[in-house]
Amino acid sequence: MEALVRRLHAYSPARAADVLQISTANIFSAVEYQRGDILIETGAPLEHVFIISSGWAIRYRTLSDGRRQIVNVMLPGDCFDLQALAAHQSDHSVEAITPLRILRAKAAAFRDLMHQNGRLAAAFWWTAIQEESILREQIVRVGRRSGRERIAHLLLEFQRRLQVIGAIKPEDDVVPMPLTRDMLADMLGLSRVHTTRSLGALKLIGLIRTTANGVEILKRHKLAAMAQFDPTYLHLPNAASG
Amino acid sequence: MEALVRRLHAYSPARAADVLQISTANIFSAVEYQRGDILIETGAPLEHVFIISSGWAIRYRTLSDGRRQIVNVMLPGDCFDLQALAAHQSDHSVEAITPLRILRAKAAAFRDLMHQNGRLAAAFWWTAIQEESILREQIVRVGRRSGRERIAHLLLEFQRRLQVIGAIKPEDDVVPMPLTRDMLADMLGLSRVHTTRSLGALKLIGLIRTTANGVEILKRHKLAAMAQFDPTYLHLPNAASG
DNA sequence: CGCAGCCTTGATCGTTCTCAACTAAGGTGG
DNA sequence: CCACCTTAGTTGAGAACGATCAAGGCTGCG
Repeated sequence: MEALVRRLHAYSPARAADVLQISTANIFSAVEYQRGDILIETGAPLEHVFIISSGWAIRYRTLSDGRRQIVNVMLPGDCFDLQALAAHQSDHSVEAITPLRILRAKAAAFRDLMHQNGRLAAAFWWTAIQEESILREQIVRVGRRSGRERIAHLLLEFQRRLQVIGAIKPEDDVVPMPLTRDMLADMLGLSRVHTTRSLGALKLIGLIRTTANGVEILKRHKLAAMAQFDPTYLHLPNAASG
Repeated sequence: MEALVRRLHAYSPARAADVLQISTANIFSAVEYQRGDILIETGAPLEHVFIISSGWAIRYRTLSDGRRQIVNVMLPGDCFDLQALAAHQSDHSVEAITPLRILRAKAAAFRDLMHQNGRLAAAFWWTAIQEESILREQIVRVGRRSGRERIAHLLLEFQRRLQVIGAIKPEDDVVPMPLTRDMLADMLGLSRVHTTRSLGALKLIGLIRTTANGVEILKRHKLAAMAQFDPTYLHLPNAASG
């Protein structure tokens, strides 16, 4: 909840205040998952709406021959599946990739709450808009960028999103990276081998450095330039730009 | 409007009925565009919400070195940019690729209408959900499918979406194709040359045939099998399956 | 007739994939 | 404490897919 409030605060302090009312609504219950747990299975009925309190999760789709595409990565403060309000069946799976703490509400109860409180609905509408915008940028990333550009671009996105929720400091250039090479590859539409090599290439030209459980961005501006990273799509305040 | 009503009717007759009330709300005005007209420019303020009456449009993002990625194709009955309700600046462009007739409303007026009518809001919420689902499938298509699979998959998506709005009959296997090879390439994350060749390969194995202004699907089931086309993501009634 | 826009084809180049072997780290049981 | 196993990451070599460059064809239109 704290992460979501920070996210909304960056966008609009008024909306952050509204969303705090959720705490008193009593429709959310806390649930915990371990790394590797499946929260939602493809084809399963959609019954709940989730807010991530802490930890990372991935949303992905698997083809019948084993190919997998991770559609997006969900960080603390992210909400899903607001689709449960309209769709009845999940068309993808969600998996915890770190220990995960979430808040969960029945879709019907959440829908009622939105109906009662227009300002709250607007706040969640904004989160859906931002998520969709991130999805669009993922399409551009996978469709029109090279392997190295994809990695650089994704790293910079993670950095911004983590900054906004206060998970890392604005001047901190170390981005936590709980995704394995396989996950990173499935996120970026590459093979594991090529992902390793593209990462290696970025290291070789001195733009990044990998640490035990993260990636350090050494030359933020050069990295942003080579990846043509334009953070407009995140719809964050300009303060976080540059 | 008729196309949108048909779309909603396929999903939920009740919602289709609700959306008809928009006609009486007097907040929409009709606007026409020619092929090539830009409806929304990247970076421009978002002031309107649109519903396509007839014609096709594309939403795309251009990188500074000229690479372009079409994020999605919008058909009659599709709504955009509902983001205008929350975001203030467009992060992509929208262009008419055929003569286009649309209904346009000021974002503020549309927002008021949604507040007044919860059932109407639910109907548009569903359209946003479906659009997001199509975006996710586009990520899978571009990230994890081969050139031929991408074309086959996109064709089958178009066919379904056009069937739902009554633009083509359920048993009709000729899909109109106003996208040029360049547009198709930018949609699928391929080069124009490779798009031509992948199309040629599908023709060669007898799965499709190109006509003057469309593509005829000759073996729907084989095409669906090779592209692993699973229409669940379109959230349409099962009647349209198979 | 000549131009413009779109499509196609050929040839070559390069990025990315696949297959395969090997290394490193962590966990477990004897 | 060590042998063994599993999981994740790396590296090499060769093949395949798709990009790029370049030329030519088709069609509609002024």
